[in-house]
Order: sequence, then C-alpha cells, then structure tokens
Amino acid sequence: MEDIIKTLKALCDETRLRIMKVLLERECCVCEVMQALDIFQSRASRNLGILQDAGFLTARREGTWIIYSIDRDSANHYAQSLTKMLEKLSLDNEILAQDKERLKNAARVGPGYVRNHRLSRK
Amino acid sequence: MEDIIKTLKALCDETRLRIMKVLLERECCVCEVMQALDIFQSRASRNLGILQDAGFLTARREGTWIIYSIDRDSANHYAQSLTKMLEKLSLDNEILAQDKERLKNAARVGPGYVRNHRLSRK
DNA sequence: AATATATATGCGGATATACGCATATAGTTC
DNA sequence: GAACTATATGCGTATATCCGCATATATATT
Repeated sequence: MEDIIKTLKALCDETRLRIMKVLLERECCVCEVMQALDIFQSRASRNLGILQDAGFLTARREGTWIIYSIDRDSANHYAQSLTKMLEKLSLDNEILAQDKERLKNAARVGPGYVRNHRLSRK
Repeated sequence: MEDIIKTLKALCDETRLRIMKVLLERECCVCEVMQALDIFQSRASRNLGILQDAGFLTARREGTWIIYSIDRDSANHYAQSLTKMLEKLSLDNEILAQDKERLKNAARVGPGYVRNHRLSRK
C-alpha cells in the first residue's frame, strides 16, 4: 500500500503535474523545466526528484545536464497507469498552456543561472 | 487542473485507500466503516466525506443510516479511472486484510457508539 | 588545478493536512 | 415533543508538505 500512496502523493501537486505535462511534450533538463514553469531551480530540482523517486521519471546525464524524461517502462505500474491518464488530460488549462508556450523557447543553459545564483549574490 | 488535483489528493491517504478497498467489497454505513477500519467515528465520517466530495462515492439515506458506496457513474472521470486502478490492487497487504476480516463482522449499529460517545462521557 | 556551471540538498518558515475530542444536527421511536 | 441514535462538524494540536535561500556536489573547461 505504501507504493501506491507514494505514487499518488507524487502526483497530487500542481507543480509536479505541470512538470509531467511538460515532460510529456519532450524530455528536459532541470533548467528547461524551470524556464517552462517559470520557477526557481531548487523547486524544479526537488520536484523532479520526487517524481523520479516515485517512478514516473528517469534521468540520464548528458554532459553538464541531467535529462529527465517520462519512464514508460517504469517498474511502478501505478505510475504507468497514471501517466497514461495524464496524457488524456486536455490542455484547456491556462497555466498548462503558458508552460507549453514557454517550453518552446526553453533551452539548456537558460536564464536559470540568473534566477537562482545571481539573485542570491544580490 | 484543480479537479485532478482534488481527486488525487482524496486518494493519496492510507485511511481513505482503506475505505475505498472496504467499499469495493460492499457498501457500508459510517459505523460499519469505523468497525472495519477500527477507527473513531469522526475520522470515518470526515474521510468518507472527502471521498464523496472528490467524486469517488455516493451516499444515500436509509432509515437512520447513511449508506456510502462507490460511485460507478461519477461525473469525475479521474475518479472512475482511479477506482478501476484500485480494484486491481492485490490484497497482499496486512492492514487491508485485517480491514476485510473485520468487515465480515461489521454491522449497522455496532460498537461505534461506544467508541465515540461513551468514551467522551467517561 | 582553478574556475565556472548545472543540479542537489540542508534549513527555516509558512501553510496544509489529519486526527481526536466535544458538540451540533438530523432523523427515528416512543 | 422528548429521548435516542447515526452522522457531521468546529476546534486545537501534531505532523507533513512546500517553498525560497543558501550552500554543497559533480561535471566541464581552460
């Protein structure tokens, strides 16, 4: 029962649902996710980690970046079912539409550096 | 997006998953649910309410009791999908097995009164 | 090796969630 | 209508969750 609770908990959050919808469009590195959702780096990283830990995502390193993508062959059956359910979700939602729009311009090495590190240096 | 979040949040809780598994066995009044899960009345009632509000359950009055049951024709598609997913969950879990066992002896007007009101009167 | 960059994580604070207790509410029975 | 009973709910508390800030870690580049 722990498994399914963990799986559901991973998904019942707006940020993570948005991430899932973005990754269903295409795989992304962390900085692309933060650009698409317009959020801070730590938030993107942490929520990607939660989704990965629950079995929704896989990650691979590619140079400097860590590329996250939907894990279609996840050992977690619940995650697979839920992912399929999400795919059917229509994009009538305003927030998701904006994410998708920003995703088009998102690229590796984006303004992410600015949004996190630069700011903290003042 | 609010809908799906609400739906998922309703399900990602151990108590409510247990309730769902019990109601998949058979419809129950509140006091039967509290007997099956061995929990207090307020907890049973509140979580049944959350599941109903999310579209998993329907309730009807029958005499003194309110009978809750799985809403197979829910307007909430996510709830329907998730319910079907839950049905496939095997009962290898210890807690769920105990609930199911207690459910056999559960009946309307059970020890529920004792567990809540009597106790508070000391 | 030193610097730079992309990602991960410890921490504190704000908010949300779940529970038990007590009580309110609504329907039943006499 | 008074007493009884099944269910719902206000409230306080304990715990969990989420975020941003700051920093740590790991890889790349020179």
